Amino acid sequence: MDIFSALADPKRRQLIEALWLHGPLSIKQLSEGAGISRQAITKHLDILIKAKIVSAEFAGKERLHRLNPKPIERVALWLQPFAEQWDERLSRLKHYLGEDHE
Amino acid sequence: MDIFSALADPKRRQLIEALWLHGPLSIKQLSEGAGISRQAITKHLDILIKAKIVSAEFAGKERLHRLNPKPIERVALWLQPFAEQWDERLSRLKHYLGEDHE
DNA sequence: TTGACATGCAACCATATGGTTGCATATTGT
DNA sequence: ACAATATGCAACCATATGGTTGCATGTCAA
Repeated sequence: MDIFSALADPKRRQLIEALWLHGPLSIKQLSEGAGISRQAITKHLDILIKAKIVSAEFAGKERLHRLNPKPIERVALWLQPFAEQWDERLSRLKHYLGEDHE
Repeated sequence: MDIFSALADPKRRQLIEALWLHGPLSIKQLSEGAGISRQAITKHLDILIKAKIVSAEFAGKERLHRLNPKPIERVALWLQPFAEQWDERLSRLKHYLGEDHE
C-alpha cells in the first residue's frame, strides 16, 4: 500500500486529522464516534502505519498512535509542480529566499 | 470518485505527469508505451476528468486532454497542516527559483 | 464512397477494498 | 485469582477497482 492510496480513504484522512488535533491516541479512542467498528479502525491504522504516515507504540495494553509528517511531505512535494498558484507561491517565497539565501 | 482516490493510482499519476510535461495529448498518445490497453487508459482519464483534474475537448476525431491544477491545489492545501519540514521544501524551491526565475 | 484511424460502449473477469462478526490473548486493577 | 478492558487474529461478505476483449460509431483523407 503506497502513500497515495493510504490517503485515498476519507476515514483514514479523518484519523489523520484526529491524530493531528489530539495528540497520541489509542485504537479505542480513535474508534469512538467513528461510525465503524474498532476492527475496521485497526485495519485503517495498519494501512497508515505501513505507509509510515502513522507510528504506533505500546503503552501497557494500549497502542498509541501519532502522526509522522515525512511521507505526507513527500506527497506534497509530488503535487507541487502540478498545483496552480504555484507562481504566486513562488513569488512569495522568492521574496523570502531573496532575503535569506541570495 | 473524489480527488484523493483519483490520485491514488500510479498509472493515473503517470498520466498527470505526461500531461504536465507534453501539453495536450490524445487518448492514443497517452496510451503509447503505457503498458496497458487504450480502453484502460480511457477509464483512467475519465476518472481524472470526473475529479476535475483533467479537462478534455474534442479536436476532430481526437480527444485532447490537459491538466487542471485547481483540484490538485486543494489536495496540497489539505496536506499542508500535516506536512512540516518547510525548510526542506524551501531549499528545493531555492533550487527551482535559482534555475527558472533568478 | 471507402478505408483507415481515434474513440465509445458494454460485457466480463480477477483481485483489492472496506466492512462485518466471533473468538483469542494480554494487561490492569481489585 | 478474577473480571474488565484493549487489542489481535481470522473468516467471511459485498462491492469497487483495474484490467481485458469484442464490436460499434464517428471523422478524415484519398
